[in-house]
Amino acid sequence: MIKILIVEDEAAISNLIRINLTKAGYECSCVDNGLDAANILEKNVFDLVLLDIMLPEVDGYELLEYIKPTNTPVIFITAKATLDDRVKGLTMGAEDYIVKPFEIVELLARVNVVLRRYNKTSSVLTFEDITINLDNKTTTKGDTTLDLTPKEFELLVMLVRNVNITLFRERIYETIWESEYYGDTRTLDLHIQRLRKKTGLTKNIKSVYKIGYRLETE
Amino acid sequence: MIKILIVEDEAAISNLIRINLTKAGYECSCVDNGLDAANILEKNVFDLVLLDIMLPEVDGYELLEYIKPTNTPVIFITAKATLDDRVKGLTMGAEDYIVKPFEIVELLARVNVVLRRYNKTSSVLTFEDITINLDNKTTTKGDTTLDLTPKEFELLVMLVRNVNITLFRERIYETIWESEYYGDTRTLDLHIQRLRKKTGLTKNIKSVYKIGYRLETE
DNA sequence: GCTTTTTGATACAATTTAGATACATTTTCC
DNA sequence: GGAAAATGTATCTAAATTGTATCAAAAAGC
Repeated sequence: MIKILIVEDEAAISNLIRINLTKAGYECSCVDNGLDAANILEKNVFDLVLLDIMLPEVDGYELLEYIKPTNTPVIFITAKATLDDRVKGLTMGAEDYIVKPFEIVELLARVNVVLRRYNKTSSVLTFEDITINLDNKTTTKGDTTLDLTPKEFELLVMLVRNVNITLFRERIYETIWESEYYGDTRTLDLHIQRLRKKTGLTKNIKSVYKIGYRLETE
Repeated sequence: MIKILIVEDEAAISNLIRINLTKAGYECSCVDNGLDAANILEKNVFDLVLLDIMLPEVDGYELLEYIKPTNTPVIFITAKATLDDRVKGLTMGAEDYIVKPFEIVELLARVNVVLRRYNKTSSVLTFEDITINLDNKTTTKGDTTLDLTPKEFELLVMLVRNVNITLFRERIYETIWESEYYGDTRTLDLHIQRLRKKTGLTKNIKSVYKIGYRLETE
């Protein structure tokens, strides 16, 4: 899981960010001052730091110098908006710069961009003309939205993540249903059937006799 | 209406931007070279210029010098991604910097941020025939005013701001009610119900089984 | 080709979740 | 303080999802 450290002394903003990033599937830690930030950075590795510049005692610029050697990308969050501040932040090595007040969608966009730049994430899976968005649990084929149920969605994600790999029935069952598999039920087959129908992947989702299923490229 | 000039020589990118900005309610003009840009800027006033740096003949940096005296904000769009380029652009006075390939949502977010910074935005959201005025908290459908309660208004704003994105029940609850969500209450459902009735968006506000709700276009 | 085993298809039952309704509680505004 | 509006709760109904039973079709082994 992707870990993000939020260094922000205003609890309201810190919470807003944390809640939204958590919803988006990131693991968040929050601190409200530079010293705590330095301490937690000593002991933990983060994929990204969101850093307020105006902090009591140790400010963001100092902290950035401390983070730099760890190669962790940093996005500045700040009320300061002058050109000098922005250039200073970028020159010092911040990956991006967000000015308060900001929209949550913008924050998420920038977080995603930076993480992608660092190859930390891809919240979108694709298979041929099918696109699966893991963040908001939507699936599209071409430009129509597929109406998948939660179980079907999970099943499709598992297949796409293991494209061209045969998945054992037991493994599928135990992953999606989180319970042991006793081979006397048609439940999995039925879900495969429904998924084939909805996605149109009748041919691509191959059944492997006695073993399980495999999603195949053509 | 807010006018945006797109200076970009790759037609595909230019069209992509134009289509999405138009959809977002902006008026767009496109040119594919620096000279045309200079000419159209002579005769018209724009609220924002999206400027590709790599242009034939007159490049983006030169053009930026030309635009600067008009005080029109500029967002650079470029394939160049080095720190120096970014700092150069910002030092020269660009408001922001987008590196290709970019996500359309990110572009929109940055456009909005820059416009807001320049107070160009009329804080109005629209969805189909519904117009939401954030300043005086009024909502109209066609030319009739909708009588929404505060909660309903916030809910609608959240849905419209996240159109075509599935919002998790928990996230909605935590955003609008600012408290944690315990899944044993029908409160959110009830507000959705009332909103559907008042706005007539019965079909557009889709419930996503076990997940949450999504406002859909079409 | 025939039998056995496994998967696919169909119908339908059980379960879970969302919608509808009525009404209680809280807040707002005179 | 009290009426009106807004919000929340309880409860029931409807709908969507998930699972089971059954049988037909397909695959594998002989």
